Amino acid sequence: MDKSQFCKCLYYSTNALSRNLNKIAEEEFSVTGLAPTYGFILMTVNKNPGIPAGEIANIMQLDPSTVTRLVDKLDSGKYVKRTREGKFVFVYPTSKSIKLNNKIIASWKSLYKRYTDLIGIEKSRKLTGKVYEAVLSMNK
Amino acid sequence: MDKSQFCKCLYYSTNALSRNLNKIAEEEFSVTGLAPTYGFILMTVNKNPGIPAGEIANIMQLDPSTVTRLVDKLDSGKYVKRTREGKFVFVYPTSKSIKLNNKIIASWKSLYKRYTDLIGIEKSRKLTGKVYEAVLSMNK
DNA sequence: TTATGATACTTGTATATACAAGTGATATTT
DNA sequence: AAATATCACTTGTATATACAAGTATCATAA
Repeated sequence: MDKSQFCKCLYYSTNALSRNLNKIAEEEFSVTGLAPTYGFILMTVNKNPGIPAGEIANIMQLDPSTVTRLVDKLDSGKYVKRTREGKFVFVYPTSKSIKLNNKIIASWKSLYKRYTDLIGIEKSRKLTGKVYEAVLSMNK
Repeated sequence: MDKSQFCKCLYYSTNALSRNLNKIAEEEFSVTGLAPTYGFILMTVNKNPGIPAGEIANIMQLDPSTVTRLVDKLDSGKYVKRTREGKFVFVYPTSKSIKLNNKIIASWKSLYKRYTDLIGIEKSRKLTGKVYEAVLSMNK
């Protein structure tokens, strides 16, 4: 059985890596009570209070409709506040999210430790650089 | 606005790459009438008639329950047949899937061309190797 | 040989995500 | 100034995917 007929396919390999990383990310973020993506959004909002929703979509490279959904949940959980001004929606942190920030960042660091322990610190660093470079070259 | 506070995070970057690749994969596979994952499964089944469902899960690195769902759909669309023998489920191609195989492989090649055009052929090759290496080191 | 445990799969359920189409606000053109 | 286009977001809908728990089969040990 040829287990690796797809190993030369970037799409296939990247998806597999993504699923593996997602699994450990969920584990590490579980102490925050949030899935990793929500943690990333909260970090972004905490760092940039009043950020427009569309900017979150840009940074996270998610569809605007997806961001609406995610921020909806954060809002209903009192993790953020929103104000609509004209066609823009600005997203603000709450005391809840500010209090949670350290825990989120700690989870993020644990995630980093988890995968660097598995992959190797130098390899991880290089790989991340190459992956991000690829992302940029696909966004033009 | 710091757009790249996450660019050093493998989880974040890999997810972004995965979404980008998924988008073009869906475009290229659209001529087959199937989403890319189904195409990959059909290629696997066409190459290994009678493959056990669990082996598909191994190769594709998907949860067995996910494979059940995907193969359910392929079965109801007459793309595969299944036989249960004891605790195993063996998956077989049909004439429909065999006829479709060339188209699937063509889509797969178009996908390859798409991302190598964007990322660069040599960079893609190296990146794929590193990504797959990372996958392996996370599966131990 | 029966009991226990492991294996292979399925089902129930939850969720992140995207796309298409909609709404309302702003900008641009005529 | 009115018409049109663009922008920012939301809503409706679909789907891939995972986890937990279930079922049935097989293997191992008592």
